[in-house]
Amino acid sequence: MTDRSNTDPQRMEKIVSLCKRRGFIFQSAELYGGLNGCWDYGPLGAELKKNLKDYWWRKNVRERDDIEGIDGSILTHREVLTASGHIGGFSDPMCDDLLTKARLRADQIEPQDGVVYSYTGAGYPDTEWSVERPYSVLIKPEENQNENNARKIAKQYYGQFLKDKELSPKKISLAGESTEEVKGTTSFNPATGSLVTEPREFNLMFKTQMGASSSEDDPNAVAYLRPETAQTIFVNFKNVLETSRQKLPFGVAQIGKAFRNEINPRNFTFRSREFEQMEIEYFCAPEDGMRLTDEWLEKRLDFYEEIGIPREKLHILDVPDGERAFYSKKTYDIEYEFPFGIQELEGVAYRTDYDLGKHGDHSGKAMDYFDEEKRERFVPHVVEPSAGCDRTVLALICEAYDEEVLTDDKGKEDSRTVLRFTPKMAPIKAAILPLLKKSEDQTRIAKEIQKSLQPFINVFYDESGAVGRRYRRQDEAGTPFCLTVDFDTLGESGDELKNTVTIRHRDSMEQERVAIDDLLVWLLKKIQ
RNA sequence: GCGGGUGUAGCUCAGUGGUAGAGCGCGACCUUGCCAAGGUCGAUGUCGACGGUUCGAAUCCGUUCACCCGCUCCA
Repeated sequence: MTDRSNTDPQRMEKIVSLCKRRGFIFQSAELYGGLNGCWDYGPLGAELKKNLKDYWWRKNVRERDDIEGIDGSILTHREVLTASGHIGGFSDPMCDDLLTKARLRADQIEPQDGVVYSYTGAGYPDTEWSVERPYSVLIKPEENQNENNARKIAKQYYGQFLKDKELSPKKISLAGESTEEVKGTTSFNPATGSLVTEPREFNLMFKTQMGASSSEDDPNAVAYLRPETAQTIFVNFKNVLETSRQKLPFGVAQIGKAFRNEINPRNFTFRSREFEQMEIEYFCAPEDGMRLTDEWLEKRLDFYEEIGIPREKLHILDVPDGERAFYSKKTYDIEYEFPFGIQELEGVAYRTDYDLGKHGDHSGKAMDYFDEEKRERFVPHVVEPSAGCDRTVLALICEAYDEEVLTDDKGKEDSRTVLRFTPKMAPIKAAILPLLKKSEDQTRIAKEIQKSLQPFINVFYDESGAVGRRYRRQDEAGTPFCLTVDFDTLGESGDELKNTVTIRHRDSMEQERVAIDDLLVWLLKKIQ
């Protein structure tokens, strides 16, 4: 599936359904009809997400001497976002063509000259119907357009309001026609000549008021929910540098929530209004930026491989000139083949010294770094691997989802739904099952095993129904191992098998025997 | 934001103006010596929400919320 438009909505629907059925992901405030673009993680989803975050933190913070972690506040000072350019520069003015409803970037409409034909409303002969609503059309005489074009378009526009579909818009009578010559107008869609709506600002940041008694119109009380975790890192650059005694190159990592008022949340949790990021800002000397960007790309690809997302399902988009943010010299998007299309999981961007430079200028506090060896002073450059945590969780689920057709001894077909998580990501590492519930010895031993493993890994005890059914239930939860306490465990087949259990493997459904005393080490090895 | 579709049990869905349904799942008990669907019993729910029409609305109308698809957008 390398075609971007290749999608599988049915597969996605099954995944969404499984997520709810098994308690991975629920819609937020479902009880009250749902909250647009917000999702809640259930018991299994919370474990899965935590495993991902823990592993990311372990690989990028704990196991590296050159990266420090922080956990910044979500509420953000407005000056931080003024300096970063989020307030002011980045909200796009949008307007809609009143006739075709096409959405246009207001700042991208070329100024046009021509004659504006304006109307105050319209009516329909021999009926009660009429509408009073101003509307205009731009006519360009040099394109051989005339008043007939204007009237035709206006009739189509007013025709939208006709309730009776039998009536032809062509017979509409226009009211109050007037004309005016204009130069350099941007109020009309160049493609149709139709009037567009007034430009509206789409500011995608969540605004709030600081202080319990602050007045709603007090500009000094305005704060924002951060639209990205990155800015918290930039504004703490000096603090971390001084307290950690790091030297360039070094990075600051953070996992945390960010908020964007997405115009159109879509594709399950993929585009949410509240989401979690896993970001590193890796500070370096200017001459190392390009090389480190490539190195980080490789490291991040390795990471995805380790959590069970194969390299061949990932696509690297080398974002071309003109499509990158203006301050970025190089950006790679790491994309995954979701069932709804190829979509971005992570961006690895070389942001130059833009961010620290901006905060230096805006705050008036120097952000430069003195390299003692080279006796040089400069503003550090930064490489940013910025991963979407919820998107990666979704990718893990999509990648793990599998339906398998099994044929039993009698040739009867049967299908099995399995989430093939890699063991270190699996929400439940092992299920502990007494073969028979009515065997008191089996349930007692199984519960003892549960108690002994619980402090170290997430395990699940289940004694209900036939063991085969319990195995299948764990397959849908993605549990890689089932530990079954049986009659051999009790010593019925002799001392050799006494105090051992059956370990049933999720993917192959094969079994092996392991001594109870060895279980913890056996499992820890498998889940790293 | 526009256009199209959908919304009934945990899940998948039937029910088109007259007492709220099925399969699976779930819980209890029985059965079960290693791969789901054996037996008995049981709970499922403001039919997305609000308003209207009607003697009567899951069903018709309006509004709204949410999800899906296509545009659009995504610093």
